[in-house]
This record gives sequence, structure tokens and C-alpha cells, in this order.
Amino acid sequence: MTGLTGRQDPDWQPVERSRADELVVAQIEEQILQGKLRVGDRLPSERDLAPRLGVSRSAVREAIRALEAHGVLRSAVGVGPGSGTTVAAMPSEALTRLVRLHVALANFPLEDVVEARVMLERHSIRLACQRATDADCATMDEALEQMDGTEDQQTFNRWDTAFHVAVAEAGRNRLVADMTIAIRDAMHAPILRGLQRLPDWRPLRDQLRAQHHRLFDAIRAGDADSAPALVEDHIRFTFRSLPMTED
Amino acid sequence: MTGLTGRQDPDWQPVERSRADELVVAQIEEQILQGKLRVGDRLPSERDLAPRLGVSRSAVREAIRALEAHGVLRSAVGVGPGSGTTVAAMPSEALTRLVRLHVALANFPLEDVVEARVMLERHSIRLACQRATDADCATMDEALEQMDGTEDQQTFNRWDTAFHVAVAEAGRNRLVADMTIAIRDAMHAPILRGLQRLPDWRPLRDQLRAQHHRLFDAIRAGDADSAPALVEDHIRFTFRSLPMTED
DNA sequence: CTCGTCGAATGGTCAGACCATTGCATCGGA
DNA sequence: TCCGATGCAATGGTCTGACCATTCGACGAG
Repeated sequence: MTGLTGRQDPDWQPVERSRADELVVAQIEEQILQGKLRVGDRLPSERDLAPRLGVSRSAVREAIRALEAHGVLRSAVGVGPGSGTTVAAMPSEALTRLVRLHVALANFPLEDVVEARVMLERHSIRLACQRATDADCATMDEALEQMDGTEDQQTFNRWDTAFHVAVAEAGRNRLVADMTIAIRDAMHAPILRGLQRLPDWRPLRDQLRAQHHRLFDAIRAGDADSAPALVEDHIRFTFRSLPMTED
Repeated sequence: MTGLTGRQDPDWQPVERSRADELVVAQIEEQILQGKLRVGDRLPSERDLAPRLGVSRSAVREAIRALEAHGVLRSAVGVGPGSGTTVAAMPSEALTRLVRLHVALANFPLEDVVEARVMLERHSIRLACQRATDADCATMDEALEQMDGTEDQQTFNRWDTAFHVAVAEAGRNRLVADMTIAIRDAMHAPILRGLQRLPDWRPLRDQLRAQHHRLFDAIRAGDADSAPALVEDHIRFTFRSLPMTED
């Protein structure tokens, strides 16, 4: 039908009728990407911004909520410095919530999540071996002692999480640590359910305790060569040992 | 001052006066975490939900915006199936936006981001070597051809990104792929700025082309042992070669 | 049976009001 | 002069109610 050689079929692009709040998000995002808005900077007040962007205050508020969810903005009432809507830097919570929700929705297959966790924690512990300070080790030690001293699955799991978080933090790589923490946190509830499904969790508990102590020893010894394998075995062992069947 | 042995100091917890929309977010999140809301499920309409939760419709809408930002909800007007507010599964965009913004805000030091990218792409390419299909290879090949055939930095960078995205997708690990894509996407603008700062980018361009072809060859050959080192060298080379000075 | 029309339900948008919180300016008493 | 109390202004937080735009099913005309 196209009568001419090389004639292009008209490819109709669906016209983007964005919502008002998305346009506001785009504007604010643009300012950030261009470096015109930096951490600590203050946005105009909602009442000022709305007419400037040609939208209602509601639209501005909804846009702020979206960016707040990403940990990029924060709102505070009152006057003076620190009040109003400012650019923030809280990626950890946002990332954690995002991963937790999508893991719960099973958008990420559990197997993929375990693989990702292995990759991240291998990296984290390698860094931790090289960079952990005495304070980091003290935090880990505290978690280990609490794990050793409890009979409660929930408490055990909480300090288990705390240990892995401490290792990630000790690696001193903000992004890797945040991703590691987000995934470990997302696993918190599934692991607890797995523990509770076991008829007798004490044998597993003892093995996990021993494994954690071995990880800690490797970190204190700065043994960056063997620690990754230890943590990989530990993670795979955990998921092999837990009944993770859904429903 | 505490007269009794073992007397605990009263530790006042700051009373949490959460905002209305945060309470709504918490409720919806709880339903998701407990598996009572699954992908595809429909939420009550905003007008129904608001009085049931004892808040205004605005509060419900702001909560929905926050969860929408995480890619967990999606709203559509109209009646019938597919309309209304439903539970969605779009973690990729949300993760990408989050990482991009925080990288732009320099909350994640560039060095940390590069380290994370190396870790992720090493993993992704190893998986790709094992799992890439012909269709995956065709996508990569297309990207390579486009990179070979352009003189424009922006186009080059776009297809460079496309290549790495294709590798990540070929790995068939949703979570790892999404994280890989998010970080590569966050690097898109800084890399472009770096290219544009070069007095003459053509020598670098040629080297990058050659490196990409080597990566592609390794994937097609299923060489999972040497590919990770190749991609690590490629990434580190890129950032060593680009002037990434801020401001 | 088919097509067109209408209407109900939904989210999208807006305007406006009022409340709660916060810090600062101002004023008055010691 | 100093210091505390008070009032005020600016901010976000919340709610109400209205109207618009979109979608699709129901219903009726042909």
C-alpha cells in the first residue's frame, strides 16, 4: 500500500496525557537531575508552588508524597529553617520498603532473591573484612550474644537481621549496604514464618549460631578470601533448611 | 537518684503522631505483607475507603500516590475490570527512579556506585552466558550495530545502555536485572556529560565498541568464566577514561 | 440481532476553609 | 538592660464538596 520506496508507516505515538501530579514530579525531578536542587535545599511552599506550576495545591501535595516515598523529599510544618518541604537523603528506608513490598507480592521469585542476596552479602562481607572497625565488630558481637541468649524465634530472627545489617554497614559502601539491608529486611518475615513452621527449630538454631560465629571470626581476622564462601554457604543453608512453601 | 536497685529509668518514647496518609499507607502495606492483597487485586474506591479508614479522600489519595511511586499500586479511571486502584507489579521503574535520583543527589558516592555496578554486572553477565537465548543475542546485536553506526554521543550512550540492559535481562533474574538496570540508567546522564567533556571522544568510542563486541562474543560463546572479568575491566576502564568531576 | 445512547462508577482536579505546629518579633515587667 | 510571655505569620495537615473526564455495561431503538 505504501506507494513510495522507503515510505515509512506512520507510527502513531500514544499521546501522553499525564496527570497533574506527575507533571509536578517531573518538574521537581528535573531540578534535582540538573543539580539545581540539592540535599538540604528548600522547595517553595505548597501554596506558592501550585499557582506557579498552574496546578492546584492537591496536585503539588500528591507529587510531594510520591517523592517523599522515594526518600527524596521531607515535609515539616512550622516556620524557619528546617521547616517546609526540603530535599532529603533517605534512600535506605525507601529502598527497603520497595523491596519488601515486591518480595511480598512475589514479583521477585524467591530463588532470584536468594541469588541476589548471596551476591550482595558476598560482596558486603568481603568489604567488611577489609574495613570493619572495632565499633563495627562490637555491634556484630552484641547481635551474636543476643542470638546466643534467646529462645524466642522472633528475637533470634531480629538479631540475626541485625548481624547481617552490621556486616553490610561495616563494608562502608552505602549503595551496596542499602541493597543488602533491603533484601535481608524483606526476608525477615518469610524467614520467621519458616522458623515457626519447623517442628523443632533448635537444631537449626544451633547450626545458625555456629555459622554466624564463624562469619564473625573471619571478619575479625580480615579473611576476605574465605569469608564470601562462608556467607554463601550460610545463606544457602538457611534457605535449604527452612520450609518456605507459599500458602 | 533512682532509689531502688534495678530501677529502670523511665524511657519516654516520643509519641508517634503519624499523618493520616501514612496511616493509610501502613494499612495497605499490612494487607500486602499478610498476603491479603495480591497482584491484580482491586482496592475499594477512594470514596469507599476514606470513611472506612476514618480519613478524608485526600489522605487516601496521597497514600495511593506514595505506593504508586513504589510501583505497587496503579490507578485507572472508569468502571469495570482494570479500572479503579489495583495492586500492580512494576518494581523496575520505581527502582530506577529511586536510584537515579539518589545518585544525582550524590547520596551514593560515585565510587560506591561503580563498585556496585561492577558487582551486579559481573553477576548479570555470568547468568547471561548461561541463559541468553537467540532473541537476547539479537537484541544485543542490534544495540551493537546501532553503536557502531552512530557518530552522536547521545545516541551512542543510549544504545550502550540498551546493550547492558539486554545483558541484564538475558540473565533472567528479575531482581538482579532491575538493580543492574537501575544503576546503569542512573549512570546514563553522568556518562553522557563525561563524553561531552572530552576534547575528542572518538578514540574512547572505538575502544568501547571493541570491548562491547568482546563482551557479546563471550556471551554467545557461553564463556561464563572469563566474561565477568571482561565486564569489570570494561566498566572500570569507562570510568577511568571519563572526566567525571562534579561542578 | 446490532448499533447507538445513556448513565453509573471511577479516578482527576480544583477551590476553599480551617487546624496544628513552629519560630520569630514584639512588648511588658523586673 | 534583660528576659520571659504573648501574639503573629508562615508552613504543612486535613477535610469538605464540587465538578470534570473516562470507561464500560445496560438498555432501548431500529
